[in-house]
Amino acid sequence: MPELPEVEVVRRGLAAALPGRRIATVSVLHPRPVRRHAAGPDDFAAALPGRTFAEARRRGKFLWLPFTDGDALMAHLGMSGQFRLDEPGHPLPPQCRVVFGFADAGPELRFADQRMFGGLWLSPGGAELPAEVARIARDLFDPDLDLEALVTDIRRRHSGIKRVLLNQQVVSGIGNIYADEALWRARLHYDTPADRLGRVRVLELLEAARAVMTDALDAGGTSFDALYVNVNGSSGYFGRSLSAYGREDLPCPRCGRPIVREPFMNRSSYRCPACQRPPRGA
DNA sequence: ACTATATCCTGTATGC
DNA sequence: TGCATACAGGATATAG
Repeated sequence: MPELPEVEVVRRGLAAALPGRRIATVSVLHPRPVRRHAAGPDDFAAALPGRTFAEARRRGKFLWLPFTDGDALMAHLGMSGQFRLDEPGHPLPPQCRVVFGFADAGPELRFADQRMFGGLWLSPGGAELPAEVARIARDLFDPDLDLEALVTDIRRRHSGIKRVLLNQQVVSGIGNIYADEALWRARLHYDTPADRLGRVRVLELLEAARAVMTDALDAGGTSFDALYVNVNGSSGYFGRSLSAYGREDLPCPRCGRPIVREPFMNRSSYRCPACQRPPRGA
C-alpha cells in the first residue's frame, strides 16, 4: 500500500519524465477517480489540455504535479493507485482510469487504480502548496518540520500512539505498514497512550519511523503484489525486509517469539508479544 | 476541540 | 465447482 516511501518513488519517476511536457489529450475512462474534481469528469478532461507540467512535489502521501501556469494536478494513490509511463499504443494497464496524451511523441501518462480510493483533480492556484495539502501536517522528511513542536503535539494527544502516528494532521506519510514497523523498532505497543510517553521515547519513535521509511525508499518501496509499482510497472523490494507487518506467526527478528496479528481500526496490527507489551490497564 | 467510527471500492484468497 | 465471505486500508464525513 503506498505510504510515504512508495509515493516518493512515484514522485521521482514523474519528476524525471514530465517537466516541460504539454498535455494534448485527456481521457477519463471511469468517473470515480476524478470525483474530487467538483466540476465533473468532462470538465476535468477539458481543463487540462494545453497545460505544461513542472516538477512533481509531495507532502506525506499527497502528490501534486504543478503546471507552469500556477495551477496543479492533485493526485492521491489511495490504496491501489498507480501512475504509469508507457509509449502511446502500448496496451493500457489493468484498471486504467485516466490517460494523458502529450503534444510530443514521448510516453503517455496513465493512472490506474483497482480499488479507486485514490484520485486526481485540478487544484487552481495549487502549484506552490495546494489547499488540500496545506491542511496536512508536514512529513518526517520535510526540511521545515518542527520536530520539537511535533513531539509536544503527540504528547498532548489522548489517544493510542498508533492512532496518533496514522493521523495525517499530526504527522503525514505514515500508514499501517510503517506505523507497525516503527512501533516494532521502538518496542512500543500500539495502544500505549500518547500522553504517557516521555519526550525521548517519542523522539525515538519518530526516528524509528524516519529510519524505516529511509530504508524502504532505498529499496524502491514496499510491495507484496502488483498493487504497488513504480512508473515503470516494477515493484520495490522492501517487503522482504519487514520485521513485524504481515509476519503473523513468524519469529520476531529480535527475540524469536511469534508475531501476533490483532484487529485494529477495522484493519490489522502486527506486533511482537514480548518486545511490545500492552500498556498497564489495557 | 478532539477522538472514534462507518464508509467507499474490488481483486484475491479462503472456507464450506 | 461454485458461491459466499473476509481481507487489504487510504481519507473523509459523521457521530460521540
